[in-house]
Amino acid sequence: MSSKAERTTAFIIQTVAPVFNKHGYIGTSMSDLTEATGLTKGALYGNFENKEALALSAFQRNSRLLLAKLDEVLGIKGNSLDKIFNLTKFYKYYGSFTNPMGGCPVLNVGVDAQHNNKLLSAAVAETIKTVEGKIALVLESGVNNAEFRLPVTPLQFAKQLFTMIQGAVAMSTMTKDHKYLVNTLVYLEQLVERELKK
Amino acid sequence: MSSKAERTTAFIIQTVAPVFNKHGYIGTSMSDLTEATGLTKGALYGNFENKEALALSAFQRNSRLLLAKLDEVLGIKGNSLDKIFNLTKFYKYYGSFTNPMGGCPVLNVGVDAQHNNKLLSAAVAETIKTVEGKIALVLESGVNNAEFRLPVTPLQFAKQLFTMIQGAVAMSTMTKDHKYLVNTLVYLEQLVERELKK
DNA sequence: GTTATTATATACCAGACAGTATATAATTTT
DNA sequence: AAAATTATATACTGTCTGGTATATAATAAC
Repeated sequence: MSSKAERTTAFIIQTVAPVFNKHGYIGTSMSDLTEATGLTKGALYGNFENKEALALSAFQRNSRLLLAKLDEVLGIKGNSLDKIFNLTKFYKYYGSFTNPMGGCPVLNVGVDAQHNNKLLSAAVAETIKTVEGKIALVLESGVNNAEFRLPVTPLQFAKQLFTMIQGAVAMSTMTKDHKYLVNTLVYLEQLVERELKK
Repeated sequence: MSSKAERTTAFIIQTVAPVFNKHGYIGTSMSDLTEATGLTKGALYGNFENKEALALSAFQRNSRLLLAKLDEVLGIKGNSLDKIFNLTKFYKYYGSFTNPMGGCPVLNVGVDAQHNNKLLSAAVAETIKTVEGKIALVLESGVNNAEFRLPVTPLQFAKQLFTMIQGAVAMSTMTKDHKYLVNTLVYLEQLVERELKK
C-alpha cells in the first residue's frame, strides 16, 4: 500500500496534467493548480520543487500514458500489418484518448515549449523518438518475417508515417474539425495497403 | 506618402509580430513589446486598443505574408503540376521564410491560442481554409485542362496535401530537425508524380 | 496512545502583469 | 511660423505572479 504522501503526489500530477496540457506552461498559473486540485500552495510546493518540476511531471505522465497505449495498440496478437492497422485505427479516434488529458501532449507541449522551456521541449523530442522507435520495430519485424517490403528503412518509414499522423492531429486540433484525422488515417490505411502488401 | 502615425503603427506590427509568434499570446508581455520596439506603453496603447488587438494584428500580418507568398509560389508561369511542384519546393525550405517571423504562424498561433484566445484561433482556422482554397484552385484547373485526374475532389486533395505538409512543419518544429520537412516533401513530390501523372 | 515526523494551510514577500491618466513632445494644418 | 491636433513618455494604478517562512494539522513510528 502506498503512503498517503505518495498518493497525494500522484493525485496532484493527475489533476494538474490536463491543465498544463491545455493552457501551456506559462499560461498555467499556480493558482490555477490550487483551484484544480483543491489544495493550497503549501501542498503543491511540499510535493514539487517548483512550477517547472510540476509541468515536467505533468508532461511525463501524459507521455507515459501515450507510450503505454501505443504498446498496447502495437502489441495485439497478429502479424505486423495487423498491428499497423490497429495503430491507424487508434489515431482515427485519437481524440477520445487525448481529450481527458487536455489534448495531444506531443503537439501541445512541443509547440508551446519550443521557446519557453528547454526541459519540456527536450522531453517532447525524446517522446517523439520513442514513438518512432516503437513503430519502426513493428515494421522491421514485418520485413524480417517477409511479410512485406519497405521502400526505405523501417525507421524512415515510421518517421514518415508518424509525421503524417501528427499532421492530421495538428490540423484537427487547430480547426477543431475531427475530419482531418479520419480522412488522413483512411488515406494512410490505403497507402499502407498499396505500398506494403506486395 | 503615409503619415508618421501610419508608419509607426506599421513599425509596431512588424516588430511585434515575431515576438508574439515565438512566445505566444500569454507568453508575450507588454514590456517584451516595449523592449522590442524601443517605444513606451503610451505609444503602444495609442496605436492599439489592447494586447489582444496587437496580437491579432501581428498574426494577421504573418498570415498575409504567407498567403501572399503562396500566391506568388502558385502563380508562376506553367501548368498546374509545375505550380504544385513549386509549392513543395517552397515548403522544403519553409524555415527560411518563417524564421524571420518567428516560426510558422499557422502552427504556432493555432496551437498556442486553442484554449487561450478565441479570436486568434478563429483567425488561424480562416487562414487554413484560405490556403486550402488556393491549392484546390490550382488542382481544379489541372483537372479542367485534362492535365491530370484526381482520386477525390480538388479541395479534399488540397486538404490532404496541406495536412501532410503541416505535419512536416510540426515535426521539424518540435524536434528542431529540418530533415522532417525535406523528407516529407520529397515524398510528397513522388506521391504527386505517381498519383497525378497518369 | 504518546511522541516524532511529515504534510498541508496561512500569510506574506518582492516583482511583474495589463492597463490608464496626464503631461510633454512631435507632427499637421492653417 | 503659429495654432491646433495628434502621438508618445512618464508615473501610477490594483491585481496577479512564483515562491517562501512559519504555524498548524495529520500521519507514522514506537
